[in-house]
Amino acid sequence: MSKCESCIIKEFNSLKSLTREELMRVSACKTGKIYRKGQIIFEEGETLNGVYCVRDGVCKLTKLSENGKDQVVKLVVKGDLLGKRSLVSDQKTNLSAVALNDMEMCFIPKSEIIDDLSKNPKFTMDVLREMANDLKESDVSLVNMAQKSVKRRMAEILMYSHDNFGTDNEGYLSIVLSREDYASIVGTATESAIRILSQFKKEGLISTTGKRIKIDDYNGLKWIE
Amino acid sequence: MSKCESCIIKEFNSLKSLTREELMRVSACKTGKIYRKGQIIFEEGETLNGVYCVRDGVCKLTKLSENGKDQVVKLVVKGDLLGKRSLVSDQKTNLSAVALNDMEMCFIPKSEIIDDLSKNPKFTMDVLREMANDLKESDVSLVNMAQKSVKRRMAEILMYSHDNFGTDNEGYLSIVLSREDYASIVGTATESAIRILSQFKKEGLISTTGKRIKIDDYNGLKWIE
DNA sequence: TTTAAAATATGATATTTGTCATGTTATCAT
DNA sequence: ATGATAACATGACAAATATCATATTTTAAA
Repeated sequence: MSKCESCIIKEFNSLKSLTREELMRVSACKTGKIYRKGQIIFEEGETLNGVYCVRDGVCKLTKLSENGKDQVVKLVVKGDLLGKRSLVSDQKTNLSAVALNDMEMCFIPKSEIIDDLSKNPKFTMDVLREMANDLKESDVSLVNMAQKSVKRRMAEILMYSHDNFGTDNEGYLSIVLSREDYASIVGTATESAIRILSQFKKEGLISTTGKRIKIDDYNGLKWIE
Repeated sequence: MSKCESCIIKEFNSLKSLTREELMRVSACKTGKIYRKGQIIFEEGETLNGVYCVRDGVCKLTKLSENGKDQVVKLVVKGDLLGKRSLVSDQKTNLSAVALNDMEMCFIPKSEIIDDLSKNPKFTMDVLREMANDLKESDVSLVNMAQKSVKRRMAEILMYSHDNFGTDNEGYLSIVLSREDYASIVGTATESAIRILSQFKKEGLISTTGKRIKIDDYNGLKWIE
């Protein structure tokens, strides 16, 4: 397994602010973890005792609503640090994490990194900045959820997926989600999600093969409201 | 003006983790500010160069949606620290803050407190914890917005207002909001907010005098869905 | 106090979204 | 390859919410 000191992934998150010595110590105690598509990484109510550094793949963070439906709160991607909150609080996690495709992660025990948080100000500030940014993104999501139509939100997640995860060699979105996942991201009923995708298809905005989706008219999606 | 060292308000936020010396320095450079109901504290896009410690009153944090409507993202109350993100990043603020009633705040310049953030680990961890908590609350809001009905959200804000800000001597909610504010918190059209409040009135859940609202059947509100 | 403006209220109607039912297609383990 | 199962699709309808129009009431300025 690659060593943290020489790992490129850490450049995308706050681990980059650890010193070489700190990184070597972290490297010695980290464990590599593989999760298959659909596998549960952790569940709401569990106690996390460390953070995951995402080397590859994508997972969804969901929260169970009172009506029994899961709502996707955030997508966690390559380079992200998953479970930051466990470093700061001893509370149980309020979210579940499920792999959306095969994932490769490094798990760093809290005990090994918690001291760095209070002793390395550069690292702390970096974690703070990341959290501040999460908060900002969260504000945007809230406003989108409150003010935009389901159709608009669906168009946006398609474009988001295209922009952030790209397409395979046939032009289909690399991340393949079930209609139920789309519904749970957009915050609507599964049937509504299906209907909207069907409509997009009829309008020539997208085409599908099985559950794979190809964006045919990116610009058209931009104008959906 | 009261001194930070002996101010009780700071116990409710991370300023409590500053040392006595740090607090005395902060105290010396802070400025007291009064905002009247409706007054703008800062606007989306501005650069904040400090944090506000809320001594009294309530303000709304709003974000302008693409459709031109303001969405309330969070209510900031007595004891809260407003503008924490400005400490961490130099970016412009993504939210506007408007006083919902008369407010009394202390403004602490960023320059005076930024060093403490990297030198006093207890303080830093406390700020981190607060942000982690904000993030958690934000998740809850998102799920509520995505999965609950407008009526349910309205019932919840009424109960929230009752629980957190209490009532005047006649039993009316202390915080008096316009129907437009309610709409903007709940994420709906003003007419819809008005209609729902009218319906609550007909059902005997609340009664109103002008814009003042009294909760008559708190338990009934709990069961709204 | 009077009056104009703003906020609240409500009806009529359109649109969006959810729910239930049912059929079709894809997927996966045997 | 082939059933069983889950995912997808779509119709019919109901419910929730938005929009536009227009009163009515409240508020605040002159």
